[in-house]
Amino acid sequence: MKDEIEFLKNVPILCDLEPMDLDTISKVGVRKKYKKGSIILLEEEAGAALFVIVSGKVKIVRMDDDGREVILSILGESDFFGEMAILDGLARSASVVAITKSELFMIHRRDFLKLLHDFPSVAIALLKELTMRLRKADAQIKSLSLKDAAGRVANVVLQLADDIGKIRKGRVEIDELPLQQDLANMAGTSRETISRMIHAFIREGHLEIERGKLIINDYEKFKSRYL
Amino acid sequence: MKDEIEFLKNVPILCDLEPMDLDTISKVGVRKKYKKGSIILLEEEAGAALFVIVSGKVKIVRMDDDGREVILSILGESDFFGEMAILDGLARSASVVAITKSELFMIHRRDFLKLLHDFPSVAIALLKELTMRLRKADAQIKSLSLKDAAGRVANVVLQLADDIGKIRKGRVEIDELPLQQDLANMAGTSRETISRMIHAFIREGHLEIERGKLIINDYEKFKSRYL
DNA sequence: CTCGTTTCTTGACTTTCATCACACGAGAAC
DNA sequence: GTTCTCGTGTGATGAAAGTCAAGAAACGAG
Repeated sequence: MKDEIEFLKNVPILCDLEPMDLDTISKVGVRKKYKKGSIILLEEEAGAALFVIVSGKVKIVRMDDDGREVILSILGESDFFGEMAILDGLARSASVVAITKSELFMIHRRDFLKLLHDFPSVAIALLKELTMRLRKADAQIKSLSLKDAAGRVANVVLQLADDIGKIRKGRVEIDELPLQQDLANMAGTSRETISRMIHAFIREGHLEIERGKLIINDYEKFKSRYL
Repeated sequence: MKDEIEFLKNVPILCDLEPMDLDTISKVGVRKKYKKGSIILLEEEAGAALFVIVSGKVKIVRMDDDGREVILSILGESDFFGEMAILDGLARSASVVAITKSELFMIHRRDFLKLLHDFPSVAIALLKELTMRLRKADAQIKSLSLKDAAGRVANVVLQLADDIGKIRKGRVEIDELPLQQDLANMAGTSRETISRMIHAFIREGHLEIERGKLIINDYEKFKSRYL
């Protein structure tokens, strides 16, 4: 399929490959569909494969014994996950849940490892990606350790702005804002605190809400105030 | 130097290389010594090199504007750091400080990248290492988000046990316990809380202190109680 | 449109823990 | 030895934020 190859070309770790190789990959992979809310992978599961998101959004979560969850990240189109279990062979350390209906492209462990071996550029691209994720994780640890609730919420908003924000009239708009409960699970705080903080930011003039979209009036100012 | 090669052979990401290649590396690298407390790398600095710890201990820290710090990890002999700035070329996101007098082996960016290119096994070993670090970071994020102070402190103690604990008479001993302030910076809590929690754990019979060593009486029990 | 569910807002109350304060002990410096 | 410094132990206090509760708003299904 032409489409498939076009799509794979946009995946950060595969983009250096030749069309011919992408064609091979498109043949060994499988497409899978998931409804909103369905569990794609469960923590503690064995079995390993790489998943690339064709469409939709998923959250990577870790769960508490009493059902509370932390969202480690939210991934969207052409992001991938599942590489950790492949690389070190250990059980998955997190679950993956579809937050919208999603279509995924799955590559089996063996095929992916072959890819890594045959194409050093893929390995290096993957190293870069993992490095980026590590940087994000470190930033998150810093935020959770040092900042108060307001700072952590601001952080999550800014993170969203970077990931899915669109610039319009000099302001950053975030549509498809996650549920407050999910924001809370990203910020390490309670749902109520998310509500209160966002309204505090609105009162201070940093944010606005228009037709479900969250708008950051002055990205830089907001950032420097709370970062 | 024979020693040097012996030493490099113990570094996780280099252990698959031939003695001859290790010899080459030992020639392009430089040894450096640092006193206790000295700053090895500073956040925001450019310049990139890989550092392998020959002896001593260092902490990887991120700092607040007002001087508070988070310890992202503590590294010891044959651990390495500095790979992130090499891989993605961005400025360092954390500082590195010697917590004991330390000797490091430094490999320049160019030499390290060549290594990655020439030896796929090094790239794959590095992928595994980064994966492990990501797992640790994720666990830390979970702990910081979901657990109360007691849980986070227990977590740090268990982490130390895994990293530097020795098993003796069925108990886990941690000598060279970091300062309480450093434990606090790992657990995202205050120095006083560390003191209080450790004594609470001692009162509950989980821990003991003998001649400066911290002892976990029943590792599994302690873990299941607080994890 | 209407009803029912889900999500959000806001107030009141409670808990946790950071902070301040100070005392104590061990080890280094002299 | 004495004095100083650094790390630790512990109580008192207050601020921050979690929890509980109840109503409002938004959204979807029929």
